[in-house]
Amino acid sequence: MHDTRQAILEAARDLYATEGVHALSMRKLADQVGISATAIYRHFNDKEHLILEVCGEGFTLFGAALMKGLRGKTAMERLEMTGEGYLDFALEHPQYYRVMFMSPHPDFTLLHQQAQEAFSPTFQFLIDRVSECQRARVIGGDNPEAVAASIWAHVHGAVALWLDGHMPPLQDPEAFSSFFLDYNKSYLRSLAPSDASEG
Amino acid sequence: MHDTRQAILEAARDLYATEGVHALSMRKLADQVGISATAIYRHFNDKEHLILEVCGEGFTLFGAALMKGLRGKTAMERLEMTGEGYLDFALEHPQYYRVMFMSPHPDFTLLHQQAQEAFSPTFQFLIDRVSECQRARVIGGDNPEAVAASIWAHVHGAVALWLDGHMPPLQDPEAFSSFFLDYNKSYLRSLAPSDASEG
DNA sequence: CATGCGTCGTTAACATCGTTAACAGGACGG
DNA sequence: CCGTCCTGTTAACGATGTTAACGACGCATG
Repeated sequence: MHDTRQAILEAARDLYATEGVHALSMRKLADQVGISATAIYRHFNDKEHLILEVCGEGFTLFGAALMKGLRGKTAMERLEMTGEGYLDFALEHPQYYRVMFMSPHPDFTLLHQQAQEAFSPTFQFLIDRVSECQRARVIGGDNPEAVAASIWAHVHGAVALWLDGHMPPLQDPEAFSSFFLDYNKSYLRSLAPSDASEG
Repeated sequence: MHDTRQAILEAARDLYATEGVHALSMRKLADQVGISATAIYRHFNDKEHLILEVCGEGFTLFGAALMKGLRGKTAMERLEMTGEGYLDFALEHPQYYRVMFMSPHPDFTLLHQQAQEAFSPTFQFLIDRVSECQRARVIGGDNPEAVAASIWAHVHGAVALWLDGHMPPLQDPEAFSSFFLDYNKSYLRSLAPSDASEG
């Protein structure tokens, strides 16, 4: 049924994942598919809607990557491994990461809006891992959402800076990877309950 | 001498600080100044070089904002207040913050490159604050640069997410501000030396 | 069978963008 | 006075996203 539509989506995904959003022009995309540029508008409202749909896959991948967290045995291990999944996704799909979480700004408001919605179940997953740790008394605080937000900000900062080349000493992915893992782990440890009220 | 050149720069700075980079088109800019679009090229090589020059001011402001850190009495206070200065800058000059640290990507490689250079003395300032704290034994580790990088990633993450509207519960600047201050402070505390070797 | 309609493609065209080329005036030094 | 630099102009190119107008095909209904 939607044969060319699928072709467009795949070509878009490829162009996009390899070159980035900036390289995704309607005309180039059309050339690659073998149709005229305006034909794309028979299948998608906008460039934005097209990207939106491509990003749907990105969010699926992202959610799946975070599910790595479920392989941990203790609550803390699961939280830590969720962070590792986050890193995996960022390293394997940097282009997706960019548009999903480093979107230029009020261009693509729709994308931005849907990014939040699409992200919300995944963020809920993080909240669950946090409250699980809180129940196990390995993480303090009583507001899992706020803690989750701070964890996200923490990991996002490192990834975003690195992807933009703002961390010169950590050039190759391996160097950054080992930095990140420690950076993540030690932050989670720092969130341990402060009061020694267990006596 | 360079009268119109200054006018262009000021108009660019205004357009830019209010609307963002995306709103800064050569033609709009020229209209605002009252000259033709191509006249700009008599004064600037490129759009990139123009933005570059505008950003110079951004980096000056940024450096100045971080100097707030010097008002602290203890080493730790100075480090904390450096973070507050960082927040101040991000809240007062979000557009500058965007191009300086959230630049889309390999468009504007020059800008990106100079961003790193322009940032390096400021980053050095952060390193100094960290090693100061390490000498005072309020922060652990022996590599101030790595610690500084992690602190930067930490604060940048929160700012970047908030500026992109990815922190829905923290809408107004005040809410984010109070979140950030605590977020910053508690992270710095978590960097305290781990060994309780003080007796 | 024919009529009509919705789907999918086409080409032309428009507005906007950054940028270059070719040209014009005015200041200024020889 | 002449040439040269500086600063501005208009025309134009190529690329962008997008719309309008048109044509072919399939397919159901009269």
